Amino acid sequence: MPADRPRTLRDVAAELGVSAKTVSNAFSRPDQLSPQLRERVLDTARRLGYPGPNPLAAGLRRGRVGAIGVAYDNGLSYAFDDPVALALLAGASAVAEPAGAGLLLVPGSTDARRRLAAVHGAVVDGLVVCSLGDDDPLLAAATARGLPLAVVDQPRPARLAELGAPGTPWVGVDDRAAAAGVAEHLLALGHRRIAVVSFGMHAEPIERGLAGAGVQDAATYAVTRDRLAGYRDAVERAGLDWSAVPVWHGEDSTPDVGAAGAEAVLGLSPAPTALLCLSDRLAEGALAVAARRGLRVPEDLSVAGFDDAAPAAGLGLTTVRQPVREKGRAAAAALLDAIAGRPAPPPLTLPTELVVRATTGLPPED
Amino acid sequence: MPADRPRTLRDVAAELGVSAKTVSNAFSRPDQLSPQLRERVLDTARRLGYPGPNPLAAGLRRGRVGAIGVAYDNGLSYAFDDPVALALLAGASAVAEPAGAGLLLVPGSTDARRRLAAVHGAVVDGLVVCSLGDDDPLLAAATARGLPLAVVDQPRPARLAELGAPGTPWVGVDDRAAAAGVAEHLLALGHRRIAVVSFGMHAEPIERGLAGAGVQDAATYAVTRDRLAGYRDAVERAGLDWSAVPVWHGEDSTPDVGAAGAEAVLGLSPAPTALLCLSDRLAEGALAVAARRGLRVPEDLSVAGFDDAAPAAGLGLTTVRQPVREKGRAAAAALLDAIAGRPAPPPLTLPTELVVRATTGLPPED
DNA sequence: CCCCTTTTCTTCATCGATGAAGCGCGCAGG
DNA sequence: CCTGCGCGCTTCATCGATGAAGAAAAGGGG
Repeated sequence: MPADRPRTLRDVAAELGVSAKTVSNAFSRPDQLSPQLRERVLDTARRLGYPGPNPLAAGLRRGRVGAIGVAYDNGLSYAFDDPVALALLAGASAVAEPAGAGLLLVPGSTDARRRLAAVHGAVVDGLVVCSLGDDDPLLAAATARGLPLAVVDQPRPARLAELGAPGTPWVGVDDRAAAAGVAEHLLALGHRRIAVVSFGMHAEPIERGLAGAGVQDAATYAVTRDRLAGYRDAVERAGLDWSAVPVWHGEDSTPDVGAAGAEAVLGLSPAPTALLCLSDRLAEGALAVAARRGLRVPEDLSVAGFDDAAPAAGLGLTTVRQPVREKGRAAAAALLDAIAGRPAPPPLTLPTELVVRATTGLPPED
Repeated sequence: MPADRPRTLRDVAAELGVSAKTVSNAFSRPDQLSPQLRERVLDTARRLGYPGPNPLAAGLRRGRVGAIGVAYDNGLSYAFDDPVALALLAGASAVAEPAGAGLLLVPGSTDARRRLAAVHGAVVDGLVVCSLGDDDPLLAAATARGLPLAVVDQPRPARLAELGAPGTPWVGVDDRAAAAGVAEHLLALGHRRIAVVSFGMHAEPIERGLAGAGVQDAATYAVTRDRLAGYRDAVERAGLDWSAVPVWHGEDSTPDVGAAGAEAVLGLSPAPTALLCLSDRLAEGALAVAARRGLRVPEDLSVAGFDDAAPAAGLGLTTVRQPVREKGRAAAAALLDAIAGRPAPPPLTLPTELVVRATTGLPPED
């Protein structure tokens, strides 16, 4: 038994005495040769154990590999724990799959060099990038390769233009208006002592804690910045002083961070009667802290989230619904359009909706 | 402004008057040239906007692309709705990511030709294949390409050997013993009228309904076959007649199918006092039907699942815990080993555990 | 019967990089 | 002063396929 190396086009061609191009055509362009010869070619291929054209080589020549990538700000491991990230992936795959395109999850890393290397090395026809900070070099890495891109959430279109990628398809929501909506809901209920629990403001994590207005405005995560600005809009429209509102921020959007934030702001005096959390997962942690402290929700403490992702309904959480799955779908669709050379759609802002459930109510009287 | 085509190694080489290989080395093998020249090369590359070696071309030459694929029996869209499939992906990504490898989700399709084309065209160094039927041509397609493989759950190692892929890394659990365990639990509680709600037995879906022993044994999904066999083991050990146990089967592992199955078997007379569901998601549907029919669980009806996936704990479901995430991790790790030329580990059978919660209890007296 | 169009297959160059081997040069050792 | 070795860089072939263009055979119209 000869130690066969993998077969190539040429092996099949040689065996049959036809040209390599003909074998190629038999697989890729059936209209270019007679059905009989095609059958003979395919038979011979089967007999020799030739599995069809090597996708890598074909991809190199054609300039297409039939896959799109998804690069996420945080790593994959984090993404698989985050219902929002998963919904996004689900949406993207719902578009990619029927198009016959694979979905490559680009590995992340805390090491910036490795993150970039992963983007440089991703064998894809285009990239959906999600939730990058305004100055994330990952975007530059992707554009340098000349890869078609679609951006979800952030950077915002304006920032994309500054970065030299104007016209890049973008999908997101109006975070500022949506955030103002939840805040108004709490203010309308009568809450006057509100605190905010936020996830990260910068890709380079700065220490957890309270953030003043200057820090908030300088956040390189546009989503964070805008949601905070939305809260602020509502607070100031209610005639209150934003600088009196404690804004605590941690790193990621996880229950643990939310719990730490809730502990911190509930320890202030006077204690807040309502918590605005920048995500449902943060709110999840906040609710856990409330329970631990024996605070009844919403009688003693109101809690609101953002996203309306998986756990929100189960927790009865008041939150803002944003169509995350649809974001993934739209981004992937725009990317496939770009790859196919169809014109890029304009930035797409999807609607949000305030969902009032059981975790918000009147403030306690005292 | 010239309409630049993307830069290549040669452009940089020409600009600097060095050989292409030297530029290549500057990026890929820094030890092969002097630090000064390397700096000059990288500078020139930056200046010309050369983003580094094209991963496709490098991959072709090197025979590596730095990504592994995951091919799932059902499509991606389905996978993203299934907590079990997601846990598997999460496990795989937890291994791939630190190794710097991308994870390509291979698109599925109901059309067999397109499914195969996707496997033929996947630009990866190896493939994790999950839950394939014993005769799924996808496996042959993968082996024909000479791709390293790792198999999760099914086909079983014995079948892999028959298919000409002996020694392929395999990860799974002892479904038969685990299933026998849940069944014994119900029997020990005193249940004598048990019914089974199963997902598909064959990739080619055959009509929903009750399946006799012959059909059960002929199931091409080894997981289905073995779990049923496990139930049977327990039933017969209890001295009961397996042929008297109604076994209903639908297509997928979804709550809808579970609900349909529950409706069907609860409509039989005498009605069963306990339902053995082949997955938690089927059980989820069964519980919904019980609620709809006004049956108290577990007083009027006991329900058991399989997997201990996401919704199980929340539902208080009695089930079998299997370490799905760990399956994904182990499979990906074995695959990366194979790609790196390290010896393949032997088939790995992970432990399972019966988790008794609130949905199983004594049968009603009547 | 000739010319022109199709069909069918071939030739050639190329996609963008990297492994293997080679060559010149400076330096250490005898 | 010659040999030998390692460093630094180059040359050459190749990875496995496909686009563009061309040539031979087949069909069709006048």
